[in-house]
Amino acid sequence: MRNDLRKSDIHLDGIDKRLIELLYDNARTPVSELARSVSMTAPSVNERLKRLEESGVIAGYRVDIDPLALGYSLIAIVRMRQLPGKMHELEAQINLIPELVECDKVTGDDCYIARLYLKNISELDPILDSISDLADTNTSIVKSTPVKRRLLV
Amino acid sequence: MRNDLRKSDIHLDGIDKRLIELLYDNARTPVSELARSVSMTAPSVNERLKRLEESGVIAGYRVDIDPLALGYSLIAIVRMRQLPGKMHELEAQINLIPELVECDKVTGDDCYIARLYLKNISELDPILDSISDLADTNTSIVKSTPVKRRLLV
DNA sequence: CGTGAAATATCATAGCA
DNA sequence: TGCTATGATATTTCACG
Repeated sequence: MRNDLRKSDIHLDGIDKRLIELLYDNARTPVSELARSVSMTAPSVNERLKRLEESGVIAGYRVDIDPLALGYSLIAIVRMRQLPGKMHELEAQINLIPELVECDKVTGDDCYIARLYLKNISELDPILDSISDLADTNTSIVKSTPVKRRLLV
Repeated sequence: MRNDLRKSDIHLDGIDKRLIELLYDNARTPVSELARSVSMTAPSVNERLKRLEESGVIAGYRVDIDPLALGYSLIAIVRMRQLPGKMHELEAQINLIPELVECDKVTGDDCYIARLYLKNISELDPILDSISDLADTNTSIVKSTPVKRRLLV
């Protein structure tokens, strides 16, 4: 990470953006193939990737697992509002729920918004019970996903 | 995708899980290195990956971009409830908002829950205005993320 | 499902523009 | 920042258990 620049100063040119798009489509694309796609040599593309990694723009490369293929056929979005004095306990507890894959703490009436993957609707109640002494909850079930997580570049 | 199995029938053994963990940490890890980590040969690891890809468990490999490094310093979660007869128009409109990187349609009072990345809070109002004829909205700003998107395996 | 071995392709580095 | 050249690694295929 370069500390001599504010993060927001980082500028991507067209080639950087194209490389990122290609790597968003398939992060295991060989550098040599990326190089062909942008009409550059492999070493130069390699250097660009290193710079993007060191500047923090590229935070990593991750395998994308399909929860449905593993039998997680339900997504629940749970909004939580911690009970008085229970904030730390709640944050500790939600970290112990493996089905809970993401949680944001937000402004407004709902204090936390979490995303859970479930194999069966019957798994929901025991999970909510495990935090019922720590927070009031409001659960929605995802019916469809009109916009799937997409690239911001 | 194998169509002779229900998706939920797919079973991962310990080696599959370890490979997925390694690829979640770094999806560009060479097969040969994965092979060393699980004490197998490269061709067998290659075959396992092919099977995981063909069965749909591995949906892909994606570069992970840090929005903050690009100057997107704010995350907003917008809950929307479409106005009567405006559902299709709303879904079309949200697809046109580049800052909106994800949207789920859910059961309950809120019909849609979307995630937006913003460089500046002043960008929020024009975006909300662009859908104000289509939906009532309720916006929360993310203060922190107690659970960052994590692997479900 | 797994392996070893060999052909092919890719990566990483150094030196130069 | 980028290129070429090169030695070290990695990938992929195949015959086989």
